[in-house]
Amino acid sequence: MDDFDVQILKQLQTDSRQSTEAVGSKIGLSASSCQRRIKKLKQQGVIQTEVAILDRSKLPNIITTIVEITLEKGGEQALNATLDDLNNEASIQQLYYMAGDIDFVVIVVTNNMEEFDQLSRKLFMSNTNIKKFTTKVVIKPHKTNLSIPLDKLTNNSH
Amino acid sequence: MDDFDVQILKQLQTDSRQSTEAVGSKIGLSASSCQRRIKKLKQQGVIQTEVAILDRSKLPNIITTIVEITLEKGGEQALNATLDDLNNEASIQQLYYMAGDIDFVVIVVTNNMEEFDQLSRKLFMSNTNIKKFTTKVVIKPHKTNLSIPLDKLTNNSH
DNA sequence: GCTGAAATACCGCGGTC
DNA sequence: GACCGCGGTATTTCAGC
Repeated sequence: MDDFDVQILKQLQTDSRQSTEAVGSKIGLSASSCQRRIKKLKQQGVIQTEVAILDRSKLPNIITTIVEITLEKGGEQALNATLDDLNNEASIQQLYYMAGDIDFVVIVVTNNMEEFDQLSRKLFMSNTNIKKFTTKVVIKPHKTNLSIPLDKLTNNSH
Repeated sequence: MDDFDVQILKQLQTDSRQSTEAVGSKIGLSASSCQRRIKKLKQQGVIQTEVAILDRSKLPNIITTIVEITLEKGGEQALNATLDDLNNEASIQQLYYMAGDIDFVVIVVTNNMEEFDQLSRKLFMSNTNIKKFTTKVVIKPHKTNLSIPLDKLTNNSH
């Protein structure tokens, strides 16, 4: 992983549909070598997938909530069971396992509050491993991407 | 937007690199009509972009923190200024404007704690509009996607 | 062995029925 | 919705360093 690879990743994190030639010319690399690097990055699994990003304002009835969850002192088994439950729910977009008194932060996307309520009852209230949870409602998601900043990474590798 | 469109979006949210023929055969549609629908969804802006998702475990030194920010009672101008600041920072991956006592929840990605500290000083401490902020450290991001659940949406449109 | 250019194959795209 | 033809892009192969 050299600077060129980092530059390629930065480009593809912004727009994965641009041609290898376009990426190459932006970073000063031929289309062929650029394509070879991309292929290698995919093989290595550094590039995991490519996905379409939807504009939620063009979709009806999308609400986002952020839920903070504190677990009972259960064992590792209880932890994993809860993780599985949350992982398998499509409405749970993101799930972070935290250090500190709060165990999970989850970002939930539903079509309305009633749907959130149903989900909350099913996933949070009825789970005996969950001691406490608090819900915050998002007014507007101003920025939502999964880009990993790679600028500093370049400097580190020198 | 009918069921077919919804199915297409679900597919492309998982893998945007599959061919129109592949998508079509999965949902029972010809490649041509599938392609026409995808084009329309892009024109309408429902499909905003396509991006590469990186595997952070294959990248060195990535830490994630979740910061909750409470603003001083400033006007709209102060709010917008702070929004701009946060929006323009590459290390801020996600920025949610919240209802309730906390004004923003932001997800920050940096290469190490020192880098976070520097960012935190620059963005949070030195911003006089920010009254208070609390930082939670992520141990492990178990699930991170931006997929919008579309199953229920199907039912709504009947 | 790695890089850049040509050849091939594939896919997206528009038009037409 | 299906068929066909064009253009662009990815992928393979080959020549040169």
